[in-house]
Amino acid sequence: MSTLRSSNSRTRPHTPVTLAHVAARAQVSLATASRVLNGSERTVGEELRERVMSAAHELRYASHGPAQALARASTSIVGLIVHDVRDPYFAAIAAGAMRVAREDNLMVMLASTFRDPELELDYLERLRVQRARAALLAGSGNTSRTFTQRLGDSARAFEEGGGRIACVSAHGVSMDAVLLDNKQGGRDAAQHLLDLGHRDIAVISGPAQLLTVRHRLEGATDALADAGVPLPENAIVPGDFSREGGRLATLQLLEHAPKTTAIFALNDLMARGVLMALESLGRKVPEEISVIGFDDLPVAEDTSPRLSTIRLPLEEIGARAMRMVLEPASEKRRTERIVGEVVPRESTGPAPKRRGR
Amino acid sequence: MSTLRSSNSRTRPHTPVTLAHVAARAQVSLATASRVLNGSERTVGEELRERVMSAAHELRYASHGPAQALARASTSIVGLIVHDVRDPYFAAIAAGAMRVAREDNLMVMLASTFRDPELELDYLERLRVQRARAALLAGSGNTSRTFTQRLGDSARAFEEGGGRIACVSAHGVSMDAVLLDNKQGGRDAAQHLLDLGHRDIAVISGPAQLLTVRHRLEGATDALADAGVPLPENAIVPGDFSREGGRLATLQLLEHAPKTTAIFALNDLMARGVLMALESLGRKVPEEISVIGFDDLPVAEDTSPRLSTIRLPLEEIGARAMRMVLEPASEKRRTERIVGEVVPRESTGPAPKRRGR
DNA sequence: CTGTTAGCGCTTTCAA
DNA sequence: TTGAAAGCGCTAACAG
Repeated sequence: MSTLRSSNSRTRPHTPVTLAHVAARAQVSLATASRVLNGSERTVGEELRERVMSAAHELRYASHGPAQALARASTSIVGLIVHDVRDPYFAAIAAGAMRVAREDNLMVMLASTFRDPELELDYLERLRVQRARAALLAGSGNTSRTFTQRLGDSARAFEEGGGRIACVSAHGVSMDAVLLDNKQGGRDAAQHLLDLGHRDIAVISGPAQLLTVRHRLEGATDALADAGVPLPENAIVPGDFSREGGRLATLQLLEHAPKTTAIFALNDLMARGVLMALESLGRKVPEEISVIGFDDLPVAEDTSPRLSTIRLPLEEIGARAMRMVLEPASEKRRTERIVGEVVPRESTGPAPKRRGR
Repeated sequence: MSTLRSSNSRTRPHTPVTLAHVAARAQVSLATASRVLNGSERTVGEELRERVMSAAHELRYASHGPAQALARASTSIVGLIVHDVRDPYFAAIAAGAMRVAREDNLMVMLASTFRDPELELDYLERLRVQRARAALLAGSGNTSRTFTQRLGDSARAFEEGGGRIACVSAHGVSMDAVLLDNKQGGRDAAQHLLDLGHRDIAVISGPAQLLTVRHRLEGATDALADAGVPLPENAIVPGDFSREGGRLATLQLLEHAPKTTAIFALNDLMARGVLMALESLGRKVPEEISVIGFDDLPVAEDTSPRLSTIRLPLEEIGARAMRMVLEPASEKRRTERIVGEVVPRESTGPAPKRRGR
């Protein structure tokens, strides 16, 4: 019987209770009800206030967000656009951003682009439609001229609509940003290897159109150049920023450059793949080959040997970016710079003695 | 100069373009403009349609979501409540759910509860305020009587408001659900160990108030009982469902039950911790001790030896749940059951010979 | 302190 | 096919 009753309630037409209902039951005006339930100021008498409260409670009243948004010309929604929630890098950034949003009583709309620029544009447009207070872009890095142009237009439109916008890491578009010093990180990673005496260094790179990739690679190149250590072209092998990509790239690398004693993988996921490839080849890490990654994701502690890497405080980055985008707009673009730090673990060690030559 | 101009535009008061502007510029009525821009039916003449389209485009018009929601009495928002986005288990479920939402042109509001029941209730309430079309609960499992009572009330209220609601894995509340057969999974895990000849089996358990934990444990207990293999009380050590929890629990376990030859960790994160503890103790896996986890998260492939585990198709689960909750309500509660499957990898092997006795 | 009322931007009858 | 107008639920002057 009770099953039946509850079944019925699920398909029965809904008669949502509105503020008017509450006001009526409490015998007060709409305005008064509004003031006690959603108004910030406490300008309502004790008695009426009580009446409204209990009426609302008895009716299980919940305010109508969209109506409030319309009347107030502002929502309590913020948007967050990432590459992929499953990627721990973005999950960490999202977690930090969401924490701040929660502190500010904001709901967050999360979207994944899978690095599709069209999707990024589309989601930004949808956030504009939703009148999100702010949008945080964390998933792009596409550098095509026409794309950054369009992204810039969309960002402008979003701001014209009253929303604030910012990004994590460079998007090739002028807006508030939390910038990661990927170049310095790349430099530090290479230097770490250099300091250990390595001279036959290789890089497992990522998708060339990602700014992040370019910067990390540049940093490494610079450090090597400064040290007078060559980085032959075939010692830079691109992967696709995934474990499997790192594995494949390593196999290919060692065919062409078997003397390699150290590998810098441009992120931890790929570094994990490097380790897998090395294990399958029977090459000892770090005795024969050292490996360093980038990001310091949880996976860096899950491998054995554990990964040396460049740590980025990702949650903090997400939180800072959200905080920044929630502040009122200022005259000039704001920028925060985050520098990573080397975390030496067991996957890097002294270069083996060079055999002959 | 251009910098200056763009700076100004950021702080200047906004004059959002509305449908009325578009209508005026196209010299048509509000109704007509509405019909061509947001109406489903194509009941507008070719010429007017064109005029409206180009006016909208020139003005960079974007419809006002909240206003539409108010007029239509329905939004294009769905809510997703998980435990923690950083947890790959929930990230996978979220990814599946978000994929389906995208197919249906819905935006998703994501919230993390960190297993705080109050937060779960709070977010559900906020989704009600936002008039989300549907809410998917994936993060709970709290079993306290008063909590499920309250959750039930909230769910009811959400539905009364016209929204649909469902959950992933049992929440102790009557609603549509995608149920994971954790009991069968626990049974299968234990059986796998039994089949390998193990008789001194231990379980690294999780927070006792989680239904998931109880079911996995029950399954294992049953399988062992059926096989006539004892599971002494001190062979069940609770951890906190994290890597560190698994590590600590293992250290404790081996102090009290040093003869253990196989460990069933109730999820992969903890299994990872088990492996770490074993390595620090110098116990060979699987030669001396076998380890099996649960969930088949990416980490299961990152350890060495790689983790044997019970695979749950998490993305598919998220997708199914979202699909279910997006369908129109039916008379009776819907339920889908998902059974995991054993994935044997290198962390489990034959039981070592028993020394004496 | 409380109530009246005019919108907020859009959809949707209802007529023309 | 098109337009006029009445709301949707709520907020925020404004008046008392």
